[in-house]
Amino acid sequence: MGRAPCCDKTNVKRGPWSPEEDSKLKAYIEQHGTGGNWIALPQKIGLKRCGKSCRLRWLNYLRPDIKHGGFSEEEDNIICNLYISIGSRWSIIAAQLPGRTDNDIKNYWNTRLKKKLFGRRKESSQARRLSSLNQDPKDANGVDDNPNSQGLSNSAFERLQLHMHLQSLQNPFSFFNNPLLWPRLHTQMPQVSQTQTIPLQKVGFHEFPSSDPISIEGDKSKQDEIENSISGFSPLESSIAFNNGSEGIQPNGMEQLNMNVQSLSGLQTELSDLIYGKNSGSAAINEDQMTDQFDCFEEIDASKDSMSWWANDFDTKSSSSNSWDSTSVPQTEGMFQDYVLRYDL
DNA sequence: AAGACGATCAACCGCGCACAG
DNA sequence: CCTGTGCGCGGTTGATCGTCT
Repeated sequence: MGRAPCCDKTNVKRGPWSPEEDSKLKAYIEQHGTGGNWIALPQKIGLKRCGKSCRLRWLNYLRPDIKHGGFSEEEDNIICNLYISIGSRWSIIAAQLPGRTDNDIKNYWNTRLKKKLFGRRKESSQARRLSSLNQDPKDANGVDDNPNSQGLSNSAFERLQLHMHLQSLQNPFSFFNNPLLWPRLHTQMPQVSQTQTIPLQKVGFHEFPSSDPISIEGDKSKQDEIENSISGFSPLESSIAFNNGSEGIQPNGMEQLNMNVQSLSGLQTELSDLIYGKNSGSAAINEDQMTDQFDCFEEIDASKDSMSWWANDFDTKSSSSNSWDSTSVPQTEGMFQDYVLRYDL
Protein backbone atom coordinates (compact mmCIF):
# COMPACT_ATOMS: atom_id res chain seq x y z
CA MET A 1 0.00 0.00 0.00
CA GLY A 2 1.56 3.23 -1.13
CA ARG A 3 1.45 6.58 0.52
CA ALA A 4 -1.47 8.79 -0.31
CA PRO A 5 -0.42 11.60 -2.64
CA CYS A 6 -0.15 15.01 -1.02
CA CYS A 7 -2.50 16.49 -3.59
CA ASP A 8 -4.62 15.57 -6.57
CA LYS A 9 -1.99 15.43 -9.28
CA THR A 10 -4.54 15.76 -12.02
CA ASN A 11 -5.85 19.06 -10.72
CA VAL A 12 -2.61 20.86 -10.05
CA LYS A 13 -0.55 22.86 -12.46
CA ARG A 14 3.03 21.79 -12.91
CA GLY A 15 6.09 23.24 -14.51
CA PRO A 16 7.47 26.76 -14.40
CA TRP A 17 5.71 29.39 -12.31
CA SER A 18 4.13 32.38 -13.98
CA PRO A 19 4.72 35.90 -12.65
CA GLU A 20 1.06 36.02 -11.58
CA GLU A 21 1.42 32.89 -9.53
CA ASP A 22 4.59 34.22 -7.99
CA SER A 23 3.00 37.50 -7.00
CA LYS A 24 -0.06 35.77 -5.56
CA LEU A 25 2.02 33.46 -3.44
CA LYS A 26 4.43 36.14 -2.35
CA ALA A 27 1.73 38.61 -1.46
CA TYR A 28 -0.18 36.09 0.57
CA ILE A 29 2.78 34.79 2.54
CA GLU A 30 4.10 38.27 3.23
CA GLN A 31 0.71 39.25 4.59
CA HIS A 32 -0.43 36.09 6.34
CA GLY A 33 2.56 33.82 6.60
CA THR A 34 2.33 30.22 5.58
CA GLY A 35 -0.25 29.48 8.22
CA GLY A 36 1.73 26.42 9.18
CA ASN A 37 0.13 24.36 6.48
CA TRP A 38 1.58 24.35 3.02
CA ILE A 39 -0.89 21.78 1.77
CA ALA A 40 -3.88 24.00 2.43
CA LEU A 41 -2.18 27.19 1.32
CA PRO A 42 -2.68 26.99 -2.46
CA GLN A 43 -6.42 26.55 -2.01
CA LYS A 44 -6.59 29.62 0.20
CA ILE A 45 -4.84 31.68 -2.45
CA GLY A 46 -6.64 30.12 -5.35
CA LEU A 47 -3.54 28.62 -6.88
CA LYS A 48 -3.77 25.36 -8.76
CA ARG A 49 -0.49 24.21 -7.35
CA CYS A 50 0.63 21.48 -5.03
CA GLY A 51 1.46 22.69 -1.53
CA LYS A 52 4.91 21.25 -1.79
CA SER A 53 5.44 23.12 -4.99
CA CYS A 54 4.39 26.37 -3.27
CA ARG A 55 6.75 25.72 -0.42
CA LEU A 56 9.62 25.04 -2.81
CA ARG A 57 8.89 28.10 -4.85
CA TRP A 58 8.82 30.29 -1.77
CA LEU A 59 11.91 28.82 -0.16
CA ASN A 60 14.03 28.66 -3.28
CA TYR A 61 12.97 31.73 -5.15
CA LEU A 62 10.45 34.13 -3.65
CA ARG A 63 11.82 34.55 -0.14
CA PRO A 64 13.02 38.12 0.28
CA ASP A 65 16.43 37.18 1.69
CA ILE A 66 17.37 34.91 -1.18
CA LYS A 67 20.72 35.70 -2.72
CA HIS A 68 20.76 35.17 -6.45
CA GLY A 69 23.83 35.16 -8.64
CA GLY A 70 27.26 33.66 -8.59
CA PHE A 71 28.99 32.19 -5.62
CA SER A 72 31.97 33.88 -4.06
CA GLU A 73 35.32 32.26 -3.47
CA GLU A 74 34.59 32.18 0.23
CA GLU A 75 31.30 30.45 -0.39
CA ASP A 76 33.06 27.92 -2.61
CA ASN A 77 35.45 27.13 0.19
CA ILE A 78 32.73 26.74 2.75
CA ILE A 79 30.77 24.44 0.49
CA CYS A 80 33.81 22.29 -0.24
CA ASN A 81 34.87 22.13 3.37
CA LEU A 82 31.47 21.11 4.54
CA TYR A 83 30.96 18.68 1.71
CA ILE A 84 34.17 16.90 2.64
CA SER A 85 33.11 16.77 6.25
CA ILE A 86 29.45 15.94 6.08
CA GLY A 87 28.71 15.03 2.49
CA SER A 88 25.59 16.03 0.66
CA ARG A 89 23.78 17.55 3.61
CA TRP A 90 22.75 20.47 1.50
CA SER A 91 20.38 21.93 4.00
CA ILE A 92 23.10 22.06 6.63
CA ILE A 93 25.54 23.57 4.19
CA ALA A 94 22.92 26.07 3.14
CA ALA A 95 22.43 27.02 6.78
CA GLN A 96 26.02 28.24 6.79
CA LEU A 97 25.50 30.40 3.74
CA PRO A 98 22.93 33.09 4.39
CA GLY A 99 20.70 33.73 1.44
CA ARG A 100 21.62 30.52 -0.32
CA THR A 101 19.22 27.61 -0.63
CA ASP A 102 20.02 23.95 -0.45
CA ASN A 103 18.78 23.56 -4.00
CA ASP A 104 21.09 26.32 -5.18
CA ILE A 105 24.07 24.82 -3.48
CA LYS A 106 23.25 21.34 -4.66
CA ASN A 107 22.99 22.53 -8.24
CA TYR A 108 26.12 24.60 -7.93
CA TRP A 109 28.09 21.70 -6.55
CA ASN A 110 26.84 19.21 -9.12
CA THR A 111 27.27 21.44 -12.12
CA ARG A 112 30.29 23.57 -11.38
CA LEU A 113 32.20 23.09 -8.18
CA LYS A 114 32.55 19.36 -8.57
CA LYS A 115 33.98 19.87 -12.01
CA LYS A 116 36.45 22.39 -10.73
CA LEU A 117 37.72 19.85 -8.26
CA PHE A 118 37.40 16.60 -10.14
CA GLY A 119 36.85 17.40 -13.76
CA ARG A 120 40.39 17.95 -14.90
CA ARG A 121 41.72 15.06 -12.90
CA LYS A 122 39.31 12.52 -14.28
CA GLU A 123 39.72 13.90 -17.74
CA SER A 124 43.48 13.84 -17.71
CA SER A 125 43.89 10.41 -16.21
CA GLN A 126 41.27 8.91 -18.44
CA ALA A 127 42.59 10.63 -21.52
CA ARG A 128 46.06 9.34 -20.86
CA ARG A 129 44.79 5.86 -20.26
CA LEU A 130 42.77 5.90 -23.42
CA SER A 131 45.63 7.21 -25.45
CA SER A 132 47.93 4.52 -24.14
CA LEU A 133 45.43 1.70 -24.44
CA ASN A 134 43.41 3.07 -27.31
CA GLN A 135 40.19 1.68 -25.94
CA ASP A 136 36.89 2.53 -24.36
CA PRO A 137 36.50 4.05 -20.94
CA LYS A 138 35.85 0.55 -19.72
CA ASP A 139 39.11 -1.09 -18.84
CA ALA A 140 40.81 -3.95 -20.58
CA ASN A 141 38.61 -6.48 -18.83
CA GLY A 142 35.54 -4.60 -19.82
CA VAL A 143 34.93 -3.60 -16.23
CA ASP A 144 33.39 -0.25 -15.72
CA ASP A 145 35.61 2.05 -13.68
CA ASN A 146 32.68 3.90 -12.35
CA PRO A 147 32.72 3.46 -8.59
CA ASN A 148 28.98 3.63 -8.56
CA SER A 149 28.78 0.41 -10.43
CA GLN A 150 30.47 -1.30 -7.53
CA GLY A 151 28.34 0.08 -4.83
CA LEU A 152 30.39 3.03 -3.68
CA SER A 153 28.25 6.10 -3.60
CA ASN A 154 29.20 9.15 -5.58
CA SER A 155 29.26 11.29 -2.53
CA ALA A 156 31.47 8.96 -0.56
CA PHE A 157 33.85 8.42 -3.42
CA GLU A 158 34.16 12.08 -4.22
CA ARG A 159 34.78 12.94 -0.63
CA LEU A 160 37.27 10.14 -0.38
CA GLN A 161 39.15 11.39 -3.39
CA LEU A 162 39.10 14.95 -2.21
CA HIS A 163 40.14 13.91 1.24
CA MET A 164 43.04 11.84 -0.01
CA HIS A 165 44.30 14.48 -2.30
CA LEU A 166 44.19 17.13 0.35
CA GLN A 167 45.76 14.77 2.80
CA SER A 168 48.64 14.07 0.49
CA LEU A 169 49.19 17.77 0.05
CA GLN A 170 48.98 18.56 3.68
CA ASN A 171 50.90 15.70 5.18
CA PRO A 172 53.32 13.79 3.01
CA PHE A 173 53.83 11.21 5.77
CA SER A 174 50.24 10.23 5.94
CA PHE A 175 48.08 7.80 4.03
CA PHE A 176 49.90 7.15 0.77
CA ASN A 177 53.24 7.11 2.47
CA ASN A 178 52.19 5.26 5.57
CA PRO A 179 51.29 1.59 5.09
CA LEU A 180 49.59 1.53 8.45
CA LEU A 181 46.94 3.73 6.99
CA TRP A 182 46.29 1.75 3.87
CA PRO A 183 42.77 0.45 3.91
CA ARG A 184 43.60 -3.04 2.73
CA LEU A 185 45.41 -3.61 6.00
CA HIS A 186 42.32 -2.90 7.94
CA THR A 187 41.19 -6.45 8.44
CA GLN A 188 44.67 -7.76 8.98
CA MET A 189 45.57 -5.35 11.72
CA PRO A 190 42.53 -5.13 13.89
CA GLN A 191 44.16 -3.34 16.79
CA VAL A 192 46.24 -0.89 14.88
CA SER A 193 45.18 2.58 15.71
CA GLN A 194 44.28 4.11 12.41
CA THR A 195 42.82 7.23 13.79
CA GLN A 196 45.26 8.63 16.21
CA THR A 197 44.47 11.89 17.79
CA ILE A 198 47.24 14.39 18.14
CA PRO A 199 47.68 17.48 20.22
CA LEU A 200 46.13 20.51 18.69
CA GLN A 201 49.30 22.55 18.79
CA LYS A 202 50.98 20.03 16.55
CA VAL A 203 48.40 20.34 13.87
CA GLY A 204 49.57 23.72 12.78
CA PHE A 205 46.57 24.78 10.81
CA HIS A 206 45.77 28.27 9.90
CA GLU A 207 43.80 30.51 12.13
CA PHE A 208 40.12 30.13 11.46
CA PRO A 209 38.45 33.44 10.75
CA SER A 210 36.03 34.41 13.47
CA SER A 211 33.60 35.58 10.87
CA ASP A 212 33.32 32.14 9.42
CA PRO A 213 29.73 30.94 9.50
CA ILE A 214 30.52 27.78 11.39
CA SER A 215 32.43 29.55 14.12
CA ILE A 216 30.57 29.28 17.39
CA GLU A 217 32.95 31.40 19.39
CA GLY A 218 31.06 33.51 21.85
CA ASP A 219 27.86 31.62 21.35
CA LYS A 220 27.51 29.94 24.72
CA SER A 221 24.23 28.23 24.05
CA LYS A 222 25.55 26.80 20.81
CA GLN A 223 28.69 25.65 22.54
CA ASP A 224 26.64 23.96 25.24
CA GLU A 225 24.46 22.36 22.64
CA ILE A 226 27.42 20.99 20.77
CA GLU A 227 29.12 19.88 23.98
CA ASN A 228 26.05 17.92 24.88
CA SER A 229 25.79 16.51 21.43
CA ILE A 230 29.37 15.30 21.39
CA SER A 231 29.31 13.89 24.89
CA GLY A 232 26.10 12.15 23.97
CA PHE A 233 27.73 9.77 21.51
CA SER A 234 26.79 6.16 21.75
CA PRO A 235 29.58 3.75 22.73
CA LEU A 236 29.81 2.63 19.14
CA GLU A 237 30.09 6.16 17.88
CA SER A 238 32.67 6.92 20.50
CA SER A 239 34.71 3.89 19.62
CA ILE A 240 34.64 4.84 15.98
CA ALA A 241 35.45 8.44 16.70
CA PHE A 242 38.20 7.80 19.17
CA ASN A 243 39.23 4.42 17.87
CA ASN A 244 39.46 2.41 21.02
CA GLY A 245 42.18 3.86 23.11
CA SER A 246 44.33 5.81 20.79
CA GLU A 247 47.36 7.07 22.60
CA GLY A 248 46.85 10.61 21.53
CA ILE A 249 45.24 13.21 23.69
CA GLN A 250 41.55 12.62 23.95
CA PRO A 251 40.05 16.00 23.47
CA ASN A 252 36.86 16.99 25.08
CA GLY A 253 34.01 18.12 22.95
CA MET A 254 35.01 21.72 22.49
CA GLU A 255 38.66 20.93 21.90
CA GLN A 256 37.62 18.42 19.32
CA LEU A 257 35.36 20.90 17.66
CA ASN A 258 38.20 23.38 17.58
CA MET A 259 40.28 20.75 15.85
CA ASN A 260 37.55 20.34 13.32
CA VAL A 261 37.29 24.02 12.74
CA GLN A 262 41.03 24.41 12.43
CA SER A 263 41.25 21.47 10.10
CA LEU A 264 38.56 22.88 7.93
CA SER A 265 40.45 26.10 7.87
CA GLY A 266 43.48 24.25 6.63
CA LEU A 267 41.42 22.67 3.95
CA GLN A 268 40.25 26.07 2.92
CA THR A 269 43.69 27.08 1.80
CA GLU A 270 44.25 23.86 -0.06
CA LEU A 271 40.90 24.15 -1.72
CA SER A 272 41.66 27.63 -2.86
CA ASP A 273 44.74 26.28 -4.57
CA LEU A 274 42.77 23.51 -6.17
CA ILE A 275 39.87 25.58 -7.30
CA TYR A 276 41.49 28.82 -8.18
CA GLY A 277 44.98 27.65 -9.02
CA LYS A 278 46.61 29.99 -6.58
CA ASN A 279 49.92 29.31 -4.96
CA SER A 280 49.70 29.43 -1.25
CA GLY A 281 52.98 28.48 0.34
CA SER A 282 53.98 24.88 0.74
CA ALA A 283 50.79 23.50 -0.66
CA ALA A 284 51.35 25.06 -4.05
CA ILE A 285 51.63 22.58 -6.89
CA ASN A 286 51.98 22.99 -10.58
CA GLU A 287 49.93 21.24 -13.16
CA ASP A 288 52.37 18.40 -13.70
CA GLN A 289 52.52 17.76 -10.02
CA MET A 290 48.78 17.85 -9.93
CA THR A 291 48.62 15.27 -12.68
CA ASP A 292 51.11 13.11 -10.85
CA GLN A 293 49.09 13.42 -7.71
CA PHE A 294 46.07 12.31 -9.57
CA ASP A 295 47.76 9.19 -10.88
CA CYS A 296 47.33 7.68 -7.49
CA PHE A 297 43.60 7.73 -7.95
CA GLU A 298 43.84 5.25 -10.74
CA GLU A 299 45.58 2.84 -8.42
CA ILE A 300 43.15 3.55 -5.68
CA ASP A 301 40.36 2.98 -8.11
CA ALA A 302 41.73 -0.47 -8.83
CA SER A 303 41.76 -1.36 -5.16
CA LYS A 304 38.58 0.36 -4.17
CA ASP A 305 37.04 -2.90 -3.05
CA SER A 306 39.53 -3.12 -0.28
CA MET A 307 38.93 0.40 0.79
CA SER A 308 35.21 0.25 0.71
CA TRP A 309 35.16 -0.36 4.46
CA TRP A 310 36.33 3.14 4.82
CA ALA A 311 34.12 4.80 2.29
CA ASN A 312 31.18 2.80 3.49
CA ASP A 313 31.80 4.13 6.90
CA PHE A 314 31.45 7.59 5.46
CA ASP A 315 28.24 6.48 3.91
CA THR A 316 26.97 4.85 7.03
CA LYS A 317 27.65 7.98 8.95
CA SER A 318 26.10 10.08 6.33
CA SER A 319 22.98 8.09 5.87
CA SER A 320 22.29 7.12 9.43
CA SER A 321 19.77 9.86 9.71
CA ASN A 322 17.68 11.24 6.99
CA SER A 323 16.21 13.95 9.07
CA TRP A 324 18.54 16.87 8.91
CA ASP A 325 17.59 20.40 9.35
CA SER A 326 19.31 23.52 10.47
CA THR A 327 18.57 22.74 14.07
CA SER A 328 20.42 19.49 13.96
CA VAL A 329 23.78 20.97 13.13
CA PRO A 330 25.29 19.72 16.39
CA GLN A 331 24.94 16.23 15.01
CA THR A 332 27.00 17.42 12.14
CA GLU A 333 29.76 18.30 14.52
CA GLY A 334 29.83 14.68 15.52
CA MET A 335 30.55 13.75 11.96
CA PHE A 336 33.12 16.49 11.72
CA GLN A 337 34.72 14.87 14.69
CA ASP A 338 34.85 11.45 13.20
CA TYR A 339 36.09 12.67 9.92
CA VAL A 340 38.61 15.16 11.15
CA LEU A 341 40.18 12.68 13.48
CA ARG A 342 40.98 10.65 10.45
CA TYR A 343 42.10 13.63 8.55
CA ASP A 344 44.44 14.72 11.28
CA LEU A 345 46.44 11.54 11.37
C1' DA B 1 22.68 27.95 -40.71
C1' DA B 2 21.28 24.11 -38.33
C1' DG B 3 21.51 20.17 -35.69
C1' DA B 4 24.00 17.93 -31.85
C1' DC B 5 25.67 18.22 -27.58
C1' DG B 6 26.54 19.97 -23.01
C1' DA B 7 25.61 23.03 -19.04
C1' DT B 8 22.56 25.05 -15.99
C1' DC B 9 18.91 25.34 -12.83
C1' DA B 10 13.96 25.28 -11.59
C1' DA B 11 10.94 21.96 -10.39
C1' DC B 12 9.42 17.38 -9.25
C1' DC B 13 9.54 12.94 -6.77
C1' DG B 14 9.75 9.74 -3.17
C1' DC B 15 11.23 8.79 1.22
C1' DG B 16 11.91 9.24 6.29
C1' DC B 17 10.92 11.77 10.35
C1' DA B 18 8.08 14.28 13.65
C1' DC B 19 3.99 14.92 15.66
C1' DA B 20 -0.88 15.21 16.60
C1' DG B 21 -4.95 12.64 17.33
C1' DC C 1 1.23 2.37 20.86
C1' DC C 2 -0.62 3.04 16.23
C1' DT C 3 -1.89 5.65 12.30
C1' DG C 4 -2.34 9.46 9.27
C1' DT C 5 -0.57 13.73 7.74
C1' DG C 6 2.60 17.42 6.79
C1' DC C 7 7.26 18.84 6.40
C1' DG C 8 11.87 18.72 4.92
C1' DC C 9 15.37 16.51 2.64
C1' DG C 10 18.40 14.58 -1.13
C1' DG C 11 18.24 12.76 -5.63
C1' DT C 12 16.61 13.20 -10.20
C1' DT C 13 14.37 15.08 -14.25
C1' DG C 14 13.49 18.03 -17.95
C1' DA C 15 13.21 22.59 -20.16
C1' DT C 16 16.02 26.10 -21.76
C1' DC C 17 20.00 28.26 -23.27
C1' DG C 18 24.71 28.42 -25.00
C1' DT C 19 28.48 26.36 -27.52
C1' DC C 20 30.40 23.35 -30.78
C1' DT C 21 30.79 20.99 -35.16
